[in-house]
Amino acid sequence: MSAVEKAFHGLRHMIGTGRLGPGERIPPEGELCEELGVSRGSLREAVRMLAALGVIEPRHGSGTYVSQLRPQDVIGSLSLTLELLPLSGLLEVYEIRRVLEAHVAAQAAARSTPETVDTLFSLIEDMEATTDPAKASELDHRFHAEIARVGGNPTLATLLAVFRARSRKYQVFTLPEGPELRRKSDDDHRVLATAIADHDPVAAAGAAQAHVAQTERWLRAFMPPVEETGDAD
Amino acid sequence: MSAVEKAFHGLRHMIGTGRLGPGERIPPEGELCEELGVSRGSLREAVRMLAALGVIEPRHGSGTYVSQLRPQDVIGSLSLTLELLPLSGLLEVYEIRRVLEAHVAAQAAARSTPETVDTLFSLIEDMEATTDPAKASELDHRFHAEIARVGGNPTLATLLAVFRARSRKYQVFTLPEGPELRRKSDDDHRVLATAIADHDPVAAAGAAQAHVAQTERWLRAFMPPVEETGDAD
DNA sequence: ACAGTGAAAGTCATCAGATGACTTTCCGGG
DNA sequence: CCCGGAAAGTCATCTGATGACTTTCACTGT
Repeated sequence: MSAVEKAFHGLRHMIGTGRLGPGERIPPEGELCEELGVSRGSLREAVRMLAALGVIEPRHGSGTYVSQLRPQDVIGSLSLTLELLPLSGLLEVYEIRRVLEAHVAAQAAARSTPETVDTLFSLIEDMEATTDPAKASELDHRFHAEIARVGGNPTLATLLAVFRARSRKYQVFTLPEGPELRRKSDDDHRVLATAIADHDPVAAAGAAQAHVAQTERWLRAFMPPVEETGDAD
Repeated sequence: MSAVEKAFHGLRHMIGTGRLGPGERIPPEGELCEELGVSRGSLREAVRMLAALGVIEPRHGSGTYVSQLRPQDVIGSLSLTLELLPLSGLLEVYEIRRVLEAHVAAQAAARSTPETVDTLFSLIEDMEATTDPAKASELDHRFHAEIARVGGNPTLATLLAVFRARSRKYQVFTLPEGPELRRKSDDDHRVLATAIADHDPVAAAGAAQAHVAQTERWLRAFMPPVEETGDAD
């Protein structure tokens, strides 16, 4: 086993067996090097690997800390790489997203409160009022995120947020057909929000599924290149 | 921006913009250091991060290559970390798994062939015949993997395989209640396989969902500690 | 002409040492 | 009691050197 692997598995083992718990600070580099029998360089490479995977978090000058080890911590690491996938692979992701969006919509319909419904319709009105594609995309994200939040499963909400972030890179609303797509999307949102307000899980699931499927068809039809954005980072 | 971040984003950008395509070999460390303006150590840390995320693959003595960038390549990276999650977080993952297993079961029911059905029932018979918990767990995995394969979405199949691998660490079949659980599980499998053989997606989805929910209840009830296994690696 | 062999080049893997940057702690002065 | 600054602790980065592994290619013997 290589030195980096030795350090990687050693660290993972310490966390997996509970010797290092969530939020805890791990020993300084020097001690770990001695204990694991590798040089500082190799240890640091292993630390970076676990950091990329959302398991630990180095803080300059302070130390390196184990994350909270919630599912969303490790699932969030996918957002670093999902945007590298070619469109062909993305369509498989869409099938997953369609199923899960339908599920959270149904859950949200069963659990929604008047406050939730107000928030959703408020977001819809803002969405319909704006002409800026970037702002519309942002509001669209918040609309679906709110539904996922009400769905009650933070892990699932995070997973869907990662999927949506990848989709947004394609900026379908900036196409020539954008305004028409926007209008149809807004209609979908009203149907979905209404179903949630009515506590109708079946209707909500159907509306969510249809909405995602529609987006998927647009992507498949237009296949626009991914936009160069400087956001995040 | 730190040196490692600069190298990480630089490399990711090269891949994202297509300058480095799937399967291609990236320039040697020396060239990349000069181009990105960082030292070899920092570059290597960035390379390890992308490698942990399934985006690139260093080969000692040969070079570092971009992966195929299929969704399963990056989703597979979750298997390195999902087993670190505490049981509390795992239950949220189960809700996702339940929904997705139901979906692939329905898809499999719609698309199954006689060969598929033969394979499934053959696996069931092997499962019922063995008394070794480890082998039963292995066959259980292959049974569900076959259904996911027939479902037709490799990305989804990979995601479910990762979830299942995490669950298997708990080794519910080795509990005192193991034999009884095994029997119930076998019954579930027969119901599911029969629904798939009958091309009945609704029945298949229901059976899959019930099966996962059952497993979830067992875990919730017994909460056994995670087993120390030396497999993989 | 061909197959096998071995050297050489190319590349990643690892280690060691030194320096810088940042955070936290703690002590002394006001 | 508050506050400022020094000091210790820790991660971040660079440089240089050596080792290990793979690939390529020229050479040799048949």
